[in-house]
Amino acid sequence: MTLRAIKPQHETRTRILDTAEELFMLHGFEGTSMRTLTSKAGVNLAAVNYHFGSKDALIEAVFRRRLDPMNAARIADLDRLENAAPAAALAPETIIRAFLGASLAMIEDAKGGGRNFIRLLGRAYTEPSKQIRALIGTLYAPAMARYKAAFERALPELPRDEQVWRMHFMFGTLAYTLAATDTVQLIAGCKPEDRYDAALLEDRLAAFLCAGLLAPLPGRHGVRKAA
Amino acid sequence: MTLRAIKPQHETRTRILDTAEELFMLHGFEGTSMRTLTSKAGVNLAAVNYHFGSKDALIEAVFRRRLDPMNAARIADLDRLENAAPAAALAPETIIRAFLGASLAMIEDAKGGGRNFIRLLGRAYTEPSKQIRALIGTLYAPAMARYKAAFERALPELPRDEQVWRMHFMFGTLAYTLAATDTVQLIAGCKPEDRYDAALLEDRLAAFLCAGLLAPLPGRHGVRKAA
DNA sequence: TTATCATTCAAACGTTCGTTTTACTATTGC
DNA sequence: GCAATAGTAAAACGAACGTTTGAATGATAA
Repeated sequence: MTLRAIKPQHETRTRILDTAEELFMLHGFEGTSMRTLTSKAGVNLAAVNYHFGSKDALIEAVFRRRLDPMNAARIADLDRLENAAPAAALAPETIIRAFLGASLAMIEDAKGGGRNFIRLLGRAYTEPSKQIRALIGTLYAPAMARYKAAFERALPELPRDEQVWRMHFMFGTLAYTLAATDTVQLIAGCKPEDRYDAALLEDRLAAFLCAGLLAPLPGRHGVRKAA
Repeated sequence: MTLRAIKPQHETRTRILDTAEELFMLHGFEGTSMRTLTSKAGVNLAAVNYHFGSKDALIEAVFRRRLDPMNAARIADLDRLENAAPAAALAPETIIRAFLGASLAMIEDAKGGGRNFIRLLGRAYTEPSKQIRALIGTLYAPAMARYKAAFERALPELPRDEQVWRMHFMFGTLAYTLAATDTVQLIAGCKPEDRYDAALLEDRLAAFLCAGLLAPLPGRHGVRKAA
């Protein structure tokens, strides 16, 4: 039997990834030193470079570990929905909820680190580092193309450039909501217990985004009705 | 005549602030070293500590220089609009446009550095550093309270916690749009020449946000009509 | 002119950074 | 048992960091 390493297969790797996820969220990439990270993870300082090669490669690994399955799930969800009712276009709200679901499922996973990651991710979209933004863009590209096509089918009458902008807006709302929840408190007054209720947040986001996506076309200094 | 220093009053200070604005946007706060900053600004390495005290104090000065007048203008805009028609509540779209206007006016100021700043600002909301987030929160607080009150008057039937969430969403959309425009390109296809057209962007954002703010109240797994 | 003040300058301070090196340990395959 | 391999350990590497120092500079006011 070649069942190798029942216990500690890549245990050090995993511990580094988990700790990195948490510290990157708390202090940023440059604000997290390898010494802090490795000592908190309970591994040797050289372990990161041994297992990942460099700090940058570790950052990439942190994103890939979660993002690849997450976007694969997004595409699978869309496939499932479209196969359930071929020929007919999906309702915009259905598409939006499918997209939101993959992200929001994670914020309820506080123990497993999913919540940490999702906030880290929300911040990554506006990272100064070009490598990180490029990585995020690459990892999102396939799912993004699928959702863009789904929206095109659902909203054939919406001009393409307008659709692109509205997807941009929707993505921004989600990113900011994920990143800023319980960090920035520009608007006080929301009940803290509601913040991590994924289903409630999905309903709120879906209502807001759905209305925005379907808004009348903008006209200079006022809205003009869609055709 | 005590007209002191006609030419170079605080010229070094200004050059530092301008350069910091640009480099902080390009490489982040921790990614911008004092050596890079001062050499690009053409001032001595010690000048930052002499004029500002520390790097952190410089960061704060960068935000204060633009944010204080910007939010003062926001409040003045709201005052002007409300005084023009007392007793009657403002239309939601009017409030939204007043809020957007102050930010979007800056993205057309590419030469003066306003565009740089506005993107830097968009990223600051999700900064890891607590000091920076606290600073942003403090500088925004007065304007935020004013706009919250205006929305309460404009939408008396909207539940308070729902209003808070929707303001949160709206703020996120703006922040992300400002920060990510021409950086992250998750959705390709928008005409580059449209990106810095403030009036066009204001129309697009206003249409999207207005619809979102006025959306039917969310119900579990579907929208339920507002009362 | 001289004294005063704000500012600039080059150099150095001590610390921390990401990474590398070298030796050591334990497990696997034969 | 014995080589080979994968992983861990402590220590050091050079570079870059934010900040401080003390002298030089130049304008202003008496």
